[in-house]
Amino acid sequence: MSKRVKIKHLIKEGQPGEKVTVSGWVRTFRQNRFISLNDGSCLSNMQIVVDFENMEESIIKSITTGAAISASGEVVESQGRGQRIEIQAETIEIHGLADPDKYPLQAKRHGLEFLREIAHLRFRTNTFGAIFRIRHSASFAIHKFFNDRGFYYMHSPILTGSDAEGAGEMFQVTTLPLNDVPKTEDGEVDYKQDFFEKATNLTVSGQLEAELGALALSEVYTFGPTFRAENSHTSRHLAEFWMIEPEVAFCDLEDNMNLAEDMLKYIIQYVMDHNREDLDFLDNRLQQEEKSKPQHQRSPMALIEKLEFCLANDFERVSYTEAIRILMNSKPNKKKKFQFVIEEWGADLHSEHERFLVEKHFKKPVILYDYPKDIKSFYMRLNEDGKTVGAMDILFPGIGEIIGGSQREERLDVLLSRMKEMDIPEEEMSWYLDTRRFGTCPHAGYGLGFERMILFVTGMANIRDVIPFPRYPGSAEF
RNA sequence: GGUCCUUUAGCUCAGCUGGUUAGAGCAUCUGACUGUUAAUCAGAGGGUCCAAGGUUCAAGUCCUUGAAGGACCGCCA
Repeated sequence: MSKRVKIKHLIKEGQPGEKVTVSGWVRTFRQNRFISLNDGSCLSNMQIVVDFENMEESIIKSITTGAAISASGEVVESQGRGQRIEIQAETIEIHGLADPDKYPLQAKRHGLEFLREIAHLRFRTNTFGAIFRIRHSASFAIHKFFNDRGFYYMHSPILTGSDAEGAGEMFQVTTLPLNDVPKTEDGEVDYKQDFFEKATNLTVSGQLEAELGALALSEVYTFGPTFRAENSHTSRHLAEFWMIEPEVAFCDLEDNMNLAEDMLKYIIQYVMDHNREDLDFLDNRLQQEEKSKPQHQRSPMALIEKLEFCLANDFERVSYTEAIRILMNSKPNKKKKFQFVIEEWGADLHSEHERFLVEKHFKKPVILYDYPKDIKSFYMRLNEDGKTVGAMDILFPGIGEIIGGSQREERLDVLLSRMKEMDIPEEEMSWYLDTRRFGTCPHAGYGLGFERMILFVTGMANIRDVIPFPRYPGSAEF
C-alpha cells in the first residue's frame, strides 16, 4: 500500500508507462471490463481496465458498486473518450465487499432527503464528496485569511458557566442524575452538587470571551462549534453549527464591515481557485434541477456566475434608517403584500423585508447597519443619536443573515446603564466588565455562520446537507 | 411554537371521477455482447400502497387520528 497514488495526483501528473497502485471505492463496473474508481481525492474517477478473461472469477464477482479495492498496473493512454489516461490492471486486491443487494447507493441520482437518512454513506456520492471538499477548503481559507492578517486563533470554551450571552436557548450540561435531582431547602436545583458546582451550558457564542482576548492580543478569532436549543424548523438553522467570530481592538464599525466583506470574498475566491471541479459539478447539478422548476422559481444566476458576481461587486451598505425608507416606499409594503407591513421607524425587519432588499431591490449582498437599540443586544455600542447602535448584519441572496456583528460598547457607564435597561445581572458579568474598567478601548467583531457560508458557496438549499452529521430538533442520528 | 405539503418496489416517481390481477424508469439477478463511460439488448425476481380506525357493494384513491419526512414563518448565524 506504500506505493499508493492518489487519483487526483494521477489525473494531473500520471504518464503512460508508469506502474502505479490506486485504492478506493468502486463507483461502477461496466461490461466486466471498466471500473470507475473514486478515492475521494477529487470528483473524477480513475478508469481501471480489467482483462476479465485472465482474472480470477471470484475477484471479478467481488468488484461491485461500493466495494473497496486496490488496483495495480500500468498507466496507459485511454482508448476511449472521457479520460486522458487509465490503468491497465495487472492485479486487483479486494479489501471490502459491498453486497449489491444491500448496498443502498446506486450509480444513479438519489434524493437528498434519502441520502440524509444514510448520512454515514452519503460521503460516497459525487454531490457530498464535492460539498465536503469545499467545506474543508473554506475552513482552511478562513484560517489562512486571519493568520495572514496577524490574527490569533483563540479557543473559546465550549462548556460555559455564563448564561448571559443572550444569543438563544441553551443546552444544559450536568452530571446530576435526572431522575433524582438534588434540591436546596427552597426547592431549587442544587447546582452546588453538580460537576462544576454551578449551572453550566453549551456555548451559544464565543464572542464575550473573544473580546477578552482581543483586549490584549489586539486581533483574535474563534472558529468552533456552537449550540442553540431553539426549536427552529427551517432549512437554515442547526442546533449544532460552527461559527467564526473575529474580534478586533481599535476597530470601529466601518473597519468591521470592511473586514467582513474582505473575508467573505477571500473565502469565495479561495474555493473558486481550489475547488473548481467540485463547483462545476454542483453548478451543473443545480442547472439540471432548475430545469424541472417553473420559470418564475428559477434563480436568475447559475452558481459560479453568482460567486463571480459576488466577487466583482461591492456589497451594498445601507443604514437601517435608509432601509426602512426604501421598504416603506416599496410596492409590497404599499399594497400590503408583506405579512408584516412596515409602519414606522423602529420596526424589526422580518425575513420577507430582508429578502426584498437583497433579492429584489439591490440584487446583491447587503450590509445593514445602525439598528435601533431596542431591537439589538446590550453589548452593542450606542451611537451619538442615542437611538441606534453600531450593529451590522450582512444579508446574502437566498440565505438571509450570514453575518451579525457590531462595534462593542467600550464605555463602562454606558454599558452598565444598557445592562440595567435590559435586565442583565451585573454581578455575573464582572469578568466582562473588567475589560471596561481596565484599559478599555474601541473594538468590534462579528459572527459568521460557517454552514450558511457553505450553503451559499455550494448552492445547496438545506443547511442539513452541508454538515456531515446535522443536529436539529428531534434528530441526533449517527 | 405556528401554517401548509408529502408518504405507492432498493431508489426516483405515475396511478384520472372510488371499480378486475397496482405500473414505469433506474438498481438487482440470469443470459447475450465486449473499448465502455448514465453502455446496449433479452428475460426474471421484487409491494404491509406509512399505521390504526371509519365511510362504501367496492378504498392506493374519500374521512378521522397518529407517525415519519419536507417547505415556510417566528428565533438567529
